[in-house]
Amino acid sequence: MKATEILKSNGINITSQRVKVLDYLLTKKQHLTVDQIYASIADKNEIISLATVYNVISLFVEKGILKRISSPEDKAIFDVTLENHFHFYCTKCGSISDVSSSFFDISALDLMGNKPDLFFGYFTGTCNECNKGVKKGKLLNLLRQKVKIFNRR
Amino acid sequence: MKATEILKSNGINITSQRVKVLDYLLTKKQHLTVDQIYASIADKNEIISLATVYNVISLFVEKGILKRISSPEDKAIFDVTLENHFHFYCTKCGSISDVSSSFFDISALDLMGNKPDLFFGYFTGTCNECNKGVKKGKLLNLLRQKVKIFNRR
DNA sequence: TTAATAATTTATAATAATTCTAAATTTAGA
DNA sequence: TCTAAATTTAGAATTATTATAAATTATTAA
Repeated sequence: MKATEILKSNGINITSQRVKVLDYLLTKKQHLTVDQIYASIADKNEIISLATVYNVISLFVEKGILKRISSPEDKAIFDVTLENHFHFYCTKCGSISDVSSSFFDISALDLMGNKPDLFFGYFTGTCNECNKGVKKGKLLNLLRQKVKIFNRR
Repeated sequence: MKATEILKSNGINITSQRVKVLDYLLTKKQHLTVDQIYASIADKNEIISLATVYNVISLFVEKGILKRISSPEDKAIFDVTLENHFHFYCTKCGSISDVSSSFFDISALDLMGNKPDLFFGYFTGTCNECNKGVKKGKLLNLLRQKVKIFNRR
């Protein structure tokens, strides 16, 4: 589904800024911070204000297009709400990976009379890659860092 | 167990500030923000710096005495690590309640090869009290607010 | 179409949580 | 006690986010 259609079907007026942000979100889908979104759009020489990114994002969260999730760091991170899933933060390599929600059904839980509908959070531990002995996750992460630094030049 | 014993057994040098913070934590146990801790100690005319509260808390987290948990707001909140439990944030009344961890055993989960050891996060939904029809939770919360405002005078 | 109105964007200022810094104080070990 | 290391501290700096108010853009009514 295209950005404009998604906006319309959620009763959101179309503006170029909203389309730009949503376009970017749809290609990346998850684990995005506000300045990642801002920087990526600004990098393409597209004019957008940081304040607008904040505005658009909180509008999207309000309308249910985005979900604000907790992160091990202090910044807020956002996911496009495609399907319910959990996050796994590896304490060895620092990678964030997804875990399918099929591992347990939240809505079926009855937590001492409380009826849960959503879950915000993440698991920590050692990831798949690190458990294999070779810390692939760490290597990948280092590589990503280097690419990032290189791109800044 | 007394504060000084806990500090010793965790290999932490004893200082009056660390004891003050831990004493307070042991009476309250959970859902504490840094400024709550700071304000409570300062209220008793005990001299302590905000920077020290930050220092002490991050030391405690490092040593495993405290756990940093996610909260629906932006501030970091902390729990004394007595036993593993989950948090439930009610979207109707705004109350935070505890949910026993006996509902599922994290360490037994194998999340796509990732080995979880900890879980940071919370569930949202409607709480026990609100589900009973009478929004006891909301009433309680309003009451707490009023007490808080009264205490500020 | 035009005038008026509402919605949106924007730069900048303000706020709030947290971290940093470097000096002062306290504590621990010889 | 003396010295070195650890800790505390006030205040500055940083960072993410929100607020403000003016400027721009879009929408509606005449």
